[in-house]
Amino acid sequence: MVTRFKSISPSAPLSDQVAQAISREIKTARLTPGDKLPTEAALATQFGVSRTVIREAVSRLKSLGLVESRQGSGVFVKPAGFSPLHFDARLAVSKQAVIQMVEVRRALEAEVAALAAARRMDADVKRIKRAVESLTQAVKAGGDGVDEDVALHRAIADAAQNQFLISTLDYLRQFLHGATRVTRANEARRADFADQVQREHQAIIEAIALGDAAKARKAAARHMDNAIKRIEQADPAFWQQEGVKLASPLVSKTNPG
Amino acid sequence: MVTRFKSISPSAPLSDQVAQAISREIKTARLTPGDKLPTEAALATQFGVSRTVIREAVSRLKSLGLVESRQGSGVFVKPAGFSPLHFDARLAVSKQAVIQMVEVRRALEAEVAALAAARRMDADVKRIKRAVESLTQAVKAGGDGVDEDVALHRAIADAAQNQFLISTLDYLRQFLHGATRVTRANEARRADFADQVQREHQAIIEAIALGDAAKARKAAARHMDNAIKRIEQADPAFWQQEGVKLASPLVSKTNPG
DNA sequence: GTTGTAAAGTTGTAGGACAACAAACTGCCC
DNA sequence: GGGCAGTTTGTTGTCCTACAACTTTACAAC
Repeated sequence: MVTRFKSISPSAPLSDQVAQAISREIKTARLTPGDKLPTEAALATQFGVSRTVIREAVSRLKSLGLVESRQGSGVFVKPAGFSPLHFDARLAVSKQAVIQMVEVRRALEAEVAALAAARRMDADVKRIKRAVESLTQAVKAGGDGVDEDVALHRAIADAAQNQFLISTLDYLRQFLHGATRVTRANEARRADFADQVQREHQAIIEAIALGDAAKARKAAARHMDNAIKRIEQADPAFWQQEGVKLASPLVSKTNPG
Repeated sequence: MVTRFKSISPSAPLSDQVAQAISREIKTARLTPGDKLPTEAALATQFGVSRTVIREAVSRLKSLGLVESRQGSGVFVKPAGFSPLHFDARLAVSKQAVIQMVEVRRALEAEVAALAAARRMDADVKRIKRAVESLTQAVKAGGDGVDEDVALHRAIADAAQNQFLISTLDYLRQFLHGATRVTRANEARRADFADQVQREHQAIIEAIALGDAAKARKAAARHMDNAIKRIEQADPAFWQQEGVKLASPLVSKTNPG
């Protein structure tokens, strides 16, 4: 089967345009797994560019896992593997988006705390308490304690013995890091905030140490609920205006409660 | 600064080797964001390959977002953006790993159900009930109902109005799809299983319709707990042996309870 | 029909040439 | 000395040709 490609648009690196054109053919299923792409020479003619450009474009598709080339044979479309999870990085400075991400984190942290309480070993409890210690120290020393806060939650996650929970939380943290810094800066100015955070942490690790999964789950969920409140009261200067970027259902529908 | 590269190993596409060598320099922080790579000519000399190979390698690094090239100036290392979340696809057929993923899903489905109960509109409830309807129909018609099951949970997620919860669950579903098919095949042979699943679904959507977040959360969590049990009783032929692939803490530590 | 060999086709690599663009350098003027 | 225009040099982008390495097809011999 001979595939016709849309002609490319002007003024941008040619290899980019070609790569995009071919990848469009694949994503729209006009080229399906197993299909053989036209030869490099044929593609060069169709697009009106040199073979060099075609080869660079194909090289990109290879690194994206879309195609596979076999010397002497041709370039073939690979079966689509699992696509990775990736949020738009710009949403990391959107208040609304960050709060939604914390909702995800609330779910995961609650689960993590419950599993940690059920599965923790003595060594885990020790590590967690050490993490609390260094967080306290860091705050006392005037630091923002962001890194120590991360380390604490990471220590709890480790005790839960679930690599997927750990890596999903790690992934979320990339986006929440900025917001965390802002909220902790707030806490530094508000002693009552700092105390509250410390009490929340304490409640979580006590429940874990006791092995009380239900209590740990609740304590972690409450910690995240309060995190949302603290984000809402954080420095407005941090947040970029957004709204446009979020999916329409978020703004077109209203909460019935 | 002139960077020295490790010499490449034999017998594999040269561009792959070069790309890997350079990417290693970046990942090990021997090349840091903002650094300029040696010129293509210099790289060609260092690696002992032609400029064509270098260009293809650089092209791949560009598509991976590791570097950026400016015509007339050079190729520069880009600041590392947020790295996407991606589980090893091979784990999708590891029983142990799948159960851990369902633990993640339990957390998210519970949150989704709770938020759906709190935020659902009439239209959402209508859509969810339609989804249940077609699931029932599909099962009655002798189908496995996998697609309809996915559609149902997706409809509930939509009502929760949180795009991140939705896409994270969608991501997990890629890995759980195989396991779901197997467990539903089981249910087809065991009428009591099928009834139980239906009752679980019913409990969730009733709570959502009532707007009872706590009850919805519990019902969804129970649904996932039972899903884990059903997976454990699923056809052993489906599962590949693994163990090696999982992170060591998972096997080196034992559950204290 | 099967097998071995040749031919044609395709990707991988090499190398050279020039265009497009960016940065550095030079010489001039003030 | 300090800016400024023009020039030169350096670098990536694209094109071209040629050949090596490999695969598939075609075909002849048996």
